[in-house]
Amino acid sequence: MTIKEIARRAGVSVATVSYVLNGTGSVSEEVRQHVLQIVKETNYRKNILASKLRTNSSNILGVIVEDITVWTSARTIQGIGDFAEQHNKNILMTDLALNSKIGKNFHRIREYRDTINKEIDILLGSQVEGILYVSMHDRDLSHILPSFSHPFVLVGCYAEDFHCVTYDNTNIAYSIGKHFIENGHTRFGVISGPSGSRISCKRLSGFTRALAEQGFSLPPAYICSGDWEYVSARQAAFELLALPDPPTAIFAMNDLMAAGVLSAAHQLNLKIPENLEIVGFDDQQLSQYSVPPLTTVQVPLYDMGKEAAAQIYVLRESKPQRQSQFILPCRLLHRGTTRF
Amino acid sequence: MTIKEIARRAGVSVATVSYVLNGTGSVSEEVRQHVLQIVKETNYRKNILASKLRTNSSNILGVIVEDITVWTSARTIQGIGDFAEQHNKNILMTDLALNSKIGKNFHRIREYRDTINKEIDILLGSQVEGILYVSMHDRDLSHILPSFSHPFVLVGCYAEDFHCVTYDNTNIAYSIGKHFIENGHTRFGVISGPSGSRISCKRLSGFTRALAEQGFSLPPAYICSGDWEYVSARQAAFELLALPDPPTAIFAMNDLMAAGVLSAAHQLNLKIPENLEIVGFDDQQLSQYSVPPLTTVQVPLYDMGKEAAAQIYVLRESKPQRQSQFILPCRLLHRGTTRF
DNA sequence: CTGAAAGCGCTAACAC
DNA sequence: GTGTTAGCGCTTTCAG
Repeated sequence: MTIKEIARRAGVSVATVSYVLNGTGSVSEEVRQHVLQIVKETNYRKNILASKLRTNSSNILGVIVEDITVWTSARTIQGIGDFAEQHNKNILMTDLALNSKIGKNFHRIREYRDTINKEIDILLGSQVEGILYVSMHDRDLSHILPSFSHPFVLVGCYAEDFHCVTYDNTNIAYSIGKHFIENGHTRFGVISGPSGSRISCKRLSGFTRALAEQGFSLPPAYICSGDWEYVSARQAAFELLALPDPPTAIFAMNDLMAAGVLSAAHQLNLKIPENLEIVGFDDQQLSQYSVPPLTTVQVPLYDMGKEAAAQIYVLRESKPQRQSQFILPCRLLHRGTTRF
Repeated sequence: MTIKEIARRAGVSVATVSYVLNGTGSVSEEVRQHVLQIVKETNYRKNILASKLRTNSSNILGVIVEDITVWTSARTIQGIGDFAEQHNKNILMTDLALNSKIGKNFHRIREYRDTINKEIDILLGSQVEGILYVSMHDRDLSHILPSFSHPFVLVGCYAEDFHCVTYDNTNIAYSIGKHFIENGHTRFGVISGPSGSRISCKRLSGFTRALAEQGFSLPPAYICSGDWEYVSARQAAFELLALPDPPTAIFAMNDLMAAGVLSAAHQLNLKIPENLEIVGFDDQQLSQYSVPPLTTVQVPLYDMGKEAAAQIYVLRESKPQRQSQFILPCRLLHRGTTRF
């Protein structure tokens, strides 16, 4: 069923049908109703492809997700989706499924440069109004991404000359340090991600700044690198707690590792939070169900998605010369592994 | 940059350019190279919209997700995505975000019937080749979905007259019952979802069938209904374990509830799995990190997504008169809360 | 092997 | 108010 056929049946021109369908032009109420009638009868649905081709406006937002099963992705996409719904955009999505391909070897993304380029080509060919790149891990993607002029925004990672929206690691880590100090601690432990990791550095710097401001230090022995997994942190916690002057407060840089610390503490018969305070990061599901529930950091994933989508359209309005970086604040969720 | 402009610059006709771009027709190698050269120079990218309009083949798969943040969605979508990648399809996705709107009041989907209809209209208008409906909970969606003739497949739920792919609740529950019996148990407990729940019924029937086959019964007192959440199951577990002849094996119908049982058991100083065996369902992240890790059921989400996408295209080939139901098998993951 | 031209379904001047 | 018509960018007969 096409507009032409509707026109024929209604005994009017295609223009008239188009007018009533889009509410443009002026059509007598009588004709309008008649056309609408036929449209309903025939169950006509306009071919959006044709319409888009003609008007040269796709209303499509392209989204490339590094891996949709990674815990950050879904909520971020929901933010993008809400923006889309509110602005009548559609989402053309493609999932690289990188997690199942390279796991935590984040640097191996290099091997997928061609794939990414191809996906971008397809999206651009589909006339998307911009592309959102939802990463699975905060890292520097310069030299991976092709340079091109269409609106493109990175979500949750960084690259030179690219616009991006991420969250504020440094300040929330600062808050955690400050919180520990307020709770009266003087010896602190940190279990970070792999030492090269971008977010580990940021979090470490914020945390140590808080300590330094109050005259505390964080000796190397009090900093362990985990691999973001439970087991590594459990091991690290045993080391930390075996120190001559063991820390009384540990910042584990994700919830899984915090759970590892919790497990070690239980085994050592430490009371949580009385003998040891623990703060995690991410607010993943397990943090609510650990015993006691983990004090942790909530990452503004939804807002990041929404903001990034919005950015696509400010980029379309006016192309800023410099790259913009939106860094959204996190929130510390006080639960059972800290006293206050 | 259009095909026309390329043709002009290359000094050939648009037809020729189209031929080389699509590998159709026959073009002399010389001309071919020349055109390719110009294409590369100008960074030309074909307008897929126009191409699709002309050929009347969109290669787009429409996906409606009830809520992308629900734990089943991401992996299911990844299955769909893999099918799409392998068959050169693109995914036009829309997230209803129902979980944030109606939570676990699954029946309230009625209020969103219009929304769903609208989304379907948009997808169909976008010339998708079929629509996948990824549900967040297995339930009967008859009377919610509009009837129409385009390929449409439900994933993870059911509706009269609709094609669907789900997973096999009954048989895996049967396996669980059988496993308990093999491990020597004679008194069994079940913590189900809300009593009206479709999956609860299926799982209960499979489980009791296994018991019945070996001459065991499941008295009403040994069946509690939870609300899929931790707290409810913890409470239920206390009741179950306070029975005069308490069960020595409990089947909790999701991991969160199994974790609740675990917590109750710990508090009662029961050794797991020696004094009590527990089986959960879902294989969610927390099931790996509970102490001990939960024996649970892995749901074939990825396969469901992939199969459903494939179904769309068999429906396009030949429209079967009857609705088809694909019921994929689950897998029991033996971990720490059962002995063998 | 190459090109002219029709037309996919729709929109939007422009004319009446 | 309504109709005619020229395309949007592409594919694909059909002629040569």
